[in-house]
Amino acid sequence: MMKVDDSKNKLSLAELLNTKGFVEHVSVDCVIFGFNKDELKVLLLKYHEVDRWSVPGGFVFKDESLDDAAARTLYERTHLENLFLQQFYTFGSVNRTDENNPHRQLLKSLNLTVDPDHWIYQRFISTAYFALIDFTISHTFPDTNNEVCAWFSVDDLPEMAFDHEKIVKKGLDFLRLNLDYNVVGSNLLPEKFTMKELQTLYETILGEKFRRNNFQRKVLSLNMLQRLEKLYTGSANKAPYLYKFLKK
Amino acid sequence: MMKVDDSKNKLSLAELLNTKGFVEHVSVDCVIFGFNKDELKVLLLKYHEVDRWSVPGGFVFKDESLDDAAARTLYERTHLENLFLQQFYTFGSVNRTDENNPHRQLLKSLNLTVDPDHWIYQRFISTAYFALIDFTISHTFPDTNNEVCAWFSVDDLPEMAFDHEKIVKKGLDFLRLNLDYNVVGSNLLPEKFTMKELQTLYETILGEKFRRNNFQRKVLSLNMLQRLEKLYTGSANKAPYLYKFLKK
DNA sequence: TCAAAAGTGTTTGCTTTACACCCATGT
DNA sequence: ACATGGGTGTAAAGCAAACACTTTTGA
Repeated sequence: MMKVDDSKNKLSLAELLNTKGFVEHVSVDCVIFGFNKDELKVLLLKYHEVDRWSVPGGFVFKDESLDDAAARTLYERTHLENLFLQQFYTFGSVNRTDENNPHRQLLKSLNLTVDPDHWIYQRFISTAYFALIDFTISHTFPDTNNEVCAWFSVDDLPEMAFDHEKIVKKGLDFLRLNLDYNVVGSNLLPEKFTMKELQTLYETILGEKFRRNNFQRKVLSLNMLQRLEKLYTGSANKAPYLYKFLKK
Repeated sequence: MMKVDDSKNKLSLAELLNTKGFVEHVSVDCVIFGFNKDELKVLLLKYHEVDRWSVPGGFVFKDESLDDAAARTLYERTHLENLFLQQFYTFGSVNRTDENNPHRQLLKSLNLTVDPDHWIYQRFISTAYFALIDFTISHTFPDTNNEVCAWFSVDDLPEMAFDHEKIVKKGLDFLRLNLDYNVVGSNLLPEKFTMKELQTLYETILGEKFRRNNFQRKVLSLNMLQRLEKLYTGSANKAPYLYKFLKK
């Protein structure tokens, strides 16, 4: 978990860009996966003045670690906090910011002026993080005049800025390879959940089906779950047990 | 494999630092593991004027990708090329370059002058790569007056600059988790090798022992090896087969 | 009493591990 | 002949997949 320090928010973006508050040529991006029912989605943002969608991210303060910058920029743009953010790759090709770069358009529409050869118009490298959350929990996305937040199916991404489509796809690959109980147990499910919910979660993320009984045996053998009371839903079938993750 | 483009070498370091040839605040580092007999080593460099050892690395040109910068800086400092370099983590804490920073000492001894608040004295982030080679192949390390190259056991590292000990340790963790036939088959063994050599390689890197026959069955079942002629060593025992990796 | 969905047990088959034996080679 | 190390076969153990049956619940 990362603590968000937003003491820097008092400075405007223009001030920050012009007073060298940021580390030049460096950014962070966060791929936030949302899970609900049987769908895996990704959280994207779009500036109203710009055609293309981005993953939440931003620049890094000179006295701020990459990890902290990821947590902070995510919070500023989505109000999500205390997520289990994990670094997965740093994108550093030369031309990754050349195509579909919304910066000029954005700064112009904000009436911000920076030097025409300011580094934000040039090449910069970006370290990418990912996290998983349950997207049915009602998040109050910040109400700014600049941008809008929305969930997209990972199978049906819109036109995206920069190389952000590549970032999302690589994040998804990484997630599938590194899906473990730390990730799943962190933000994805409510505190109490049924075995079927856990199974659907795995099936959705990994894109494959498991057998009910074998899945249960496997997951219980890891001794990471505690069985709780039964859940009576009112439906005409046996009530399933609820479980919760044990702290290790 | 990465192609090395050293057209930039004509500019001196001082010129590069002062003419903004580099991307500010960004560097790359390469953890080169060497394998021989039953030892896993790591290649380190030391400037003569500086007490502490570093992994080979350097700064990134403005028109150069991170991957290319890793290959280039490695080549410049060790003359190693065509290695299978793989990115594994980006180190971005605020104070990682504060401690044991050899830059002032180094530039002074080189009689290079840069602005006292030049970014190389400040914080910078570093993307780390690793590769594996057979360190018995005689490498002609470049003969510079500035630095010396040497192999160190991963279990017995010397005093290191910056956070490079942490980088080596994380690289080793990553290597052990991601040891596959692409890595092993790339630079580690001679073209023809015995099953025992391959087994020793795995045992050395992973730090555990396997049974001769079971290891052989497992590795042959992957259909990645081609059996060649026998190797007569002159010793009083059955001659082992040689193998080579199949191109996939 | 029935359908739906969850819980639990058992059988089967495969992969990994362990043990055993045989073969080639130079002294 | 014999010691040394490599090649190969087989039994035992462990794990995962598939299948079958029982239990609970509300209509």
